Amino acid sequence: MTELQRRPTLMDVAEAAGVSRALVSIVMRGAPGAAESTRQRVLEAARQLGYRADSRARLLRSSRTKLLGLIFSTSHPFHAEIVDAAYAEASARGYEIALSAVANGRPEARAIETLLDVGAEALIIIAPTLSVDDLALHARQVPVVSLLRDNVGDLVDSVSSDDDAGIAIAVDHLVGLGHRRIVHVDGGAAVSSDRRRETYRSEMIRHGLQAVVVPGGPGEEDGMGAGRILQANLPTAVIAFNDRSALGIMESFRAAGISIPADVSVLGYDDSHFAKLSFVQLSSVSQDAPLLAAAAVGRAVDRIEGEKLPGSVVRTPHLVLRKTTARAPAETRTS
Amino acid sequence: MTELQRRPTLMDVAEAAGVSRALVSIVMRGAPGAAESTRQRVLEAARQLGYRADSRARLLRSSRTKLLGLIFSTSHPFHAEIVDAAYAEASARGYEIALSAVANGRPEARAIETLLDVGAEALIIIAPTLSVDDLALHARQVPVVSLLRDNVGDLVDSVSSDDDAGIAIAVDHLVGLGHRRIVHVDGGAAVSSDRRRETYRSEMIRHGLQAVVVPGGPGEEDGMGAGRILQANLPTAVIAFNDRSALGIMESFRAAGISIPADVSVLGYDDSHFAKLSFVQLSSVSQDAPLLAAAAVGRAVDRIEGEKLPGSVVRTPHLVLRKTTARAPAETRTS
DNA sequence: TTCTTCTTCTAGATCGTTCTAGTCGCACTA
DNA sequence: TAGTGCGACTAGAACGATCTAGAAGAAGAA
Repeated sequence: MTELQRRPTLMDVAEAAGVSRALVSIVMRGAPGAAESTRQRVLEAARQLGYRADSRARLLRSSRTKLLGLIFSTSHPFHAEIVDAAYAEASARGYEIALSAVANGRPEARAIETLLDVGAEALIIIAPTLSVDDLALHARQVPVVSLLRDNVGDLVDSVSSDDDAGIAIAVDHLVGLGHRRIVHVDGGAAVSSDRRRETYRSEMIRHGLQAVVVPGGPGEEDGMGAGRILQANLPTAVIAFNDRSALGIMESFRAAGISIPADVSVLGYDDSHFAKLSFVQLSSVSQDAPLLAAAAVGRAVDRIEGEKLPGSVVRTPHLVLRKTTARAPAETRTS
Repeated sequence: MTELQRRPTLMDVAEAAGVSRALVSIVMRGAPGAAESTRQRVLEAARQLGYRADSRARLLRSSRTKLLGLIFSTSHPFHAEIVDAAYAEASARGYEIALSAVANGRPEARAIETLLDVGAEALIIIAPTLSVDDLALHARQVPVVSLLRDNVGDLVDSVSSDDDAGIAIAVDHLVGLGHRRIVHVDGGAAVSSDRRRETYRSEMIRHGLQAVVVPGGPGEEDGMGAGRILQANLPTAVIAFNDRSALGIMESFRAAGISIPADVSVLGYDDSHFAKLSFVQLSSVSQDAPLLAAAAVGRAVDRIEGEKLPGSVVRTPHLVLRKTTARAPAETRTS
């Protein structure tokens, strides 16, 4: 009763429908070369038996799995949004997605191996931390697309958000609101941290303002720490590395009785789920996860199907204004 | 230069070493039956050619994938912690994990299909929403383990946290602190919502107290809404369905100038990443994700390897006390 | 009628492994 | 001397799909 029955094979379906294995294969792949009536009969038989193609056997013979490998990190909520969107786009393009996570004690290299083992035809890695050489090594075997990091060598494609533009928009916005003392809390060792920090610096200089960078990190606690440092010499605006950091900064301000945005404006980055909450309403630079994910999936599929295109796609982020940014306080503006 | 060369096969190694394919296979698997001298020769040949076994072919033949399918939801941060822990345990047991997400527009059934396609030998589903019948359908093909839901029929195993105990601990703790007006903000349509609500009711009755349930949901906004309702008639303690809901409740209190825990104690559920943040310090019922994950993985592996065990494992959660619960305010205690 | 052409279908090889059932020496026993 | 056991090795059949080459039959053209 509870016995697990052997999973049905092409042969089983063929017998049930009274045709050859080859024909069943044709029908299952949706390939041309089967009469409509037989096609229906085969499909019906397959349905009845609960037939599912064995992807290993298929791959072994044809080297096609229609599987895209996607690597994300469990510790990064923003990645979940990308995963979500990637599924939708992959499905639209006729591909499935195989997921693999970078987790505690599970490095990127391991995640990649797993995906190759299940037969992924391309790899999409969100914010890869591997070296350019290591990435290139894998790129020699399958197409590799880097998402959210663009400095990845010639062999791998990249789909990223224009960090320069994002930071520029952020600085412009705050300057436009009359802010002059704008500091940046950076992302420490996080992937695009360096790039954003440097752009912030040059943008500030471009506006004739003094750049001040406070060390931070990608997490809430990092922001919290930076917030405490900031209080000693409060600026009128701060651009956080990401939303999580912004949250920590805001909490530290709240604890100190500093009001946002009356005393200080705070701008996040990512426009994450969290920024949208009614009691947070964080103004943030949106990288538009769905668009990025779609672009990455599209690029991976194009590569698999042999299109040769320029290696990198860059999308311009945009500002989502909510309640944490406002005009600079009067006294500072006049100073 | 960049040309992809065909990867070497067993046959290539066999020729290079002057032995049969079968012997190479024996050596590569580390199986007994090869003389030490030949073993070295084969190993050397394999190394020279850069041979790597093709896992697809290997698995096709041996019908073992050593792959555990794990289904989680992108919208549930708590699941990420489980994924993390599951990787560790699977790896310790000699298995790999294939992940599949339930996302926007991607139902559970679809996630299951993908995993079966890549050859998962068992399915672990976090908080499955499928009907008992649908679950049983799949359980007939591969072992299925339900994580965080225990009412799943005879055919599927379940590993869950004892919600009754969790709520009982929560109520006991608050009663012990002198609270009498303890309300529960429920989880709406979320998986264990009904169970927790009913246990809350009976526990309150057991303590001779009046049960009050305010409708909520699994998200921050749900908690926010419930918090506003609570303010009309403030209890001295509230037990939230989960940490996210607790956060919303706390925010609504904070906005109304109600102080925690001086005016009201708040208890969360899940002991998530968020509860641990220094500026949140939410007291919470911990289901101990790592332990649950390990138990689920262990059960799945046992099933695959043929052990026949009772179908369900229940773990008792425990309370993690932080800063959001305290003795009931004096005036209420005396009333 | 005979020759093409097209559609529909099938047999059998094939992908790179593992597994089964041997074979071949060689040493040991009775 | 034959039998028996054992270690080292191999041939060839799986596994479950796809692919190639070609057969069978019908339809159309000459």
